[in-house]
Amino acid sequence: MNCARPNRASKQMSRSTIKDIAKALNLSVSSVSRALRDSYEIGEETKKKVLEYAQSVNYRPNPIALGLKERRSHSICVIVPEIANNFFSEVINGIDRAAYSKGYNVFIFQSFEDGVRELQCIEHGIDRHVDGFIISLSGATGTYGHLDVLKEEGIPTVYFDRVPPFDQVDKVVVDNFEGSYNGIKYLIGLGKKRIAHISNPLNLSITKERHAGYLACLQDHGIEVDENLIQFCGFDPAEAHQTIQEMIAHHKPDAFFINSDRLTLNSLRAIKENQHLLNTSIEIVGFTNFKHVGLFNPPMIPIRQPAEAIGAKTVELLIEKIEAKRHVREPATYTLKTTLATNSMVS
Amino acid sequence: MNCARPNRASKQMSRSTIKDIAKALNLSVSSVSRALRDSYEIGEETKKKVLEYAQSVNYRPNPIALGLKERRSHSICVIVPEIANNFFSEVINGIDRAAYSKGYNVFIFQSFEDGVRELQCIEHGIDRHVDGFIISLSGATGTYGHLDVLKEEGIPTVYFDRVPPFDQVDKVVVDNFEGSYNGIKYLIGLGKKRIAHISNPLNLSITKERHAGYLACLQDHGIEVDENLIQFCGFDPAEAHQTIQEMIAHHKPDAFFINSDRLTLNSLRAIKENQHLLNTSIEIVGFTNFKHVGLFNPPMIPIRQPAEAIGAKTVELLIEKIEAKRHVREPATYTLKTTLATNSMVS
DNA sequence: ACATTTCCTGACAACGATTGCGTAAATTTT
DNA sequence: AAAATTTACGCAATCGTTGTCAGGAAATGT
Repeated sequence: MNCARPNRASKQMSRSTIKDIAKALNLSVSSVSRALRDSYEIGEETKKKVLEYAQSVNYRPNPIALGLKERRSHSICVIVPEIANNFFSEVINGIDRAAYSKGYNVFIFQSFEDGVRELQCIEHGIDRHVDGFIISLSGATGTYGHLDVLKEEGIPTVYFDRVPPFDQVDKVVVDNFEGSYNGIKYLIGLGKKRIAHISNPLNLSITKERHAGYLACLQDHGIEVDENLIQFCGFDPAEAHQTIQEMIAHHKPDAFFINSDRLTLNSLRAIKENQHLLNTSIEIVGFTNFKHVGLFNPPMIPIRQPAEAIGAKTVELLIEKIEAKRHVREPATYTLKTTLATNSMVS
Repeated sequence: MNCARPNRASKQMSRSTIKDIAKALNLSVSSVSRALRDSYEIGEETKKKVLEYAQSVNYRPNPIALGLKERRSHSICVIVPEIANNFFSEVINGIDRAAYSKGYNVFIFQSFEDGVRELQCIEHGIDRHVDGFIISLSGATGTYGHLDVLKEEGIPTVYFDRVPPFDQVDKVVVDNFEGSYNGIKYLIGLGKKRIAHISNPLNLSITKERHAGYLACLQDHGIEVDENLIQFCGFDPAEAHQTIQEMIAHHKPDAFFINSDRLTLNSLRAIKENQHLLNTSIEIVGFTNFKHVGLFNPPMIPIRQPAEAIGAKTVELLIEKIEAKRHVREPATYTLKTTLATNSMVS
C-alpha cells in the first residue's frame, strides 16, 4: 500500500538517501534515521520494513553529511615524506590493515620532504574532519611550528619514525641507537677498524640517534673516531656517488655504515661503481627495509625496522586516543626493536 | 568600528566559518560568501573588508560542507592493488604531482588484490563524492561486475596497467607485447634457445599480452615453444622458489623471462638459491621498476615501465573528462613504451 | 517631483543525516 | 473511569556553504 518507487530502486541514478526511503515508506526522515540506528523508540515492525527497504536499495549513509553534522569522519590521515619508499610503504600497509579492521578509513598524503606541503596536508586533513593524524615528518625543515595547529585544536596525533623533538606527543619509533650500535658491533666483530659512516644531515631525530649509536659503539670498543670517515649526504644519487668516491679514494675505509633506507641503496650503487678503487674486501651495513637485499652485490647486511608492526602500533595508539571518552593517557614513546639480518637470504 | 572578535582570530578554537566572519563584520552569510567568491554584486569596499578579515582568521572553506552542497569534491580517488610495490608507488607519485598541480586532492586506497575490497574502495570513493577514479585492477578476480557502478553513475574513470577487457573506458597502458618481445629478442640475440617464462596466472590483460609477446618472438625467430619452459606462479615467494627449482632441475633453461614486478624479485632470489644446479651461464630479463637492479647478482636486465608518465597521463585524461562541459571524447587507450635497460647501472 | 533602473545586501531553502522536543494514541496504573 | 505512563512517530534545528529571490537605498531618467 505504501507508494514505493521501484524505478528509484532499480535505476539508482544516484545514491538513495534517507529521505528517499522515508518517502517510499511514508515515514518521516527522523523515523527512518532512528530505525536504521536501531533506536528503541521505533516499533519493531517499522524497523524491519525500513531495514529491508534500505537493504534493497543498497543504502549507505553519506559520510559527507555525517561529517558535517558530527565532528568526526571515522577516518584517519597518514602523512609520510613519500610513498615510493620501502619502509614507508610497508608502514602504510600496517596502518591500512589495522585501521580497516577497526572500521576506520585511511587517507594517505605525501609531503615530498617539504614542510610547506606537509602543512597543507595537515590542513587538508583538518578541513576534512579526520579524527586523527599519523605523521612521519619531512626531513627538509628543522622547524615544527606547523604542527602547533594539531596541538591547539586538540586533534589526536601519533608520530612515527621521524618524530618531533618535543615530549607531549605520542611517538612510535625504533631503537635507532641500538640498531646502529649492533650494526657497528657486527662490523667490529669482523675485524673492521675503519668504518665509514654515510649519514643524512642531522636535522632529524632518527639520524642523530643512529649517529650516536655509531659513535658510542666505536668508543666502547676503543676505536678512535676519525671525522674523515663521517660524511653527510642528501637523497640525490649523484651526491651519494661523489661522497662515496671521495671517501674510498682518500680515506680507505674497510667497512661502511649507512644511515637511511634511500641513502643505503644510493650508496651501495656508488660503492659498486667505485669498487675498483678498493684493495681490501669491504663490509656494508645499512638501514633499509628492501626485502631482497640478499640479491645485492656487493653484499650488505640490512638493519630492518618492523614496519608493519610500527604501522599497527600507531593505529592502536591513535584509535585509543580518538575513542578515549575521558582520562587521556599521558603521551608516551613506544620503542620497537630493529633487526640485524645477518643472514639476509632468510627474511 | 566593526565589532570584530580578536579572541576568535587569535585563539581559533576551531576553524572559523563564513558565519563567524558574517557575525564579526555585521554582514549576512550570503554576502560574505559572495564577497569571497568575488561576486559582481558585492561592493568593492565590502569585498575588501571581508577578504582582509578572512585572511586574518585564516579562513578556509569547509570542503565537507561544499561537497555536501555541490556534487563534487575536487578530489580524485586512486585504487591500486598495493602501495608497497615499485611500480605502483611510482605511478602514485606521478598522479599525486600532476593532480596537485591542477588543484585536485588525491585519495589513495589499496585493494590488496581483493575484488571485494576493491568494490569497497570504489563505494568509499563514491560516498565521498570524489570527482573521478584512477584504477589498476586487483589480480584476484576475473570478474568485472563491480565496476558497473562507475559506468552506471557516469563517474569519470581512467584505468591503467591492469585494465578491464571492455572497450568503452579510458585506459593508459604500456605496450606489453612489445616490451616482452624486445626482451626475448635480446635474449635470443645472446644466443639463448631455452628461455624459461615465469608468469603470473593469465587472468590479467597485461599478463596475457606479455605472454603473447614471448610466444610471438620465439616463433618469429624459429624457436619452438617448449611448454615445459612456461610456468605460472603467484605472488608467494615459496611458490616462486618451488617453481624455479623444478624448472632448473628438470628443464635446463639457459635464460629466464619473468612477467611482473613482484614475481621478478621473488624469482631472482629463487634463481640465486638454485644457482648451484645450473651448469651454464644464465641470462635474466624481467619486468620490474626497481631502481637499483644494477646491484643484483645474478645480474638481470629489467623491462621498465614509465611509471610517473603513466600516472601523469591518467590524471590528464581524468581531469579532461571531469571538466568536460559537453562533447565527451570517445574513450580510448593510450599506450606508452617500455624500456629495456640493457645497461642498468645508468638509469 | 515621481518612476525606473542599478547596486548592494539579507532572508530562506537546500544538500543528507542526527537529535531534542513535542504529542497523539495505546497501554498501564490507581 | 481518570490519571499516569509508555510507545511510536513527526517537526524543526543543526552542521557550512551556495544560490534564488526579494527588497531597500541611491542614482538616473522623464
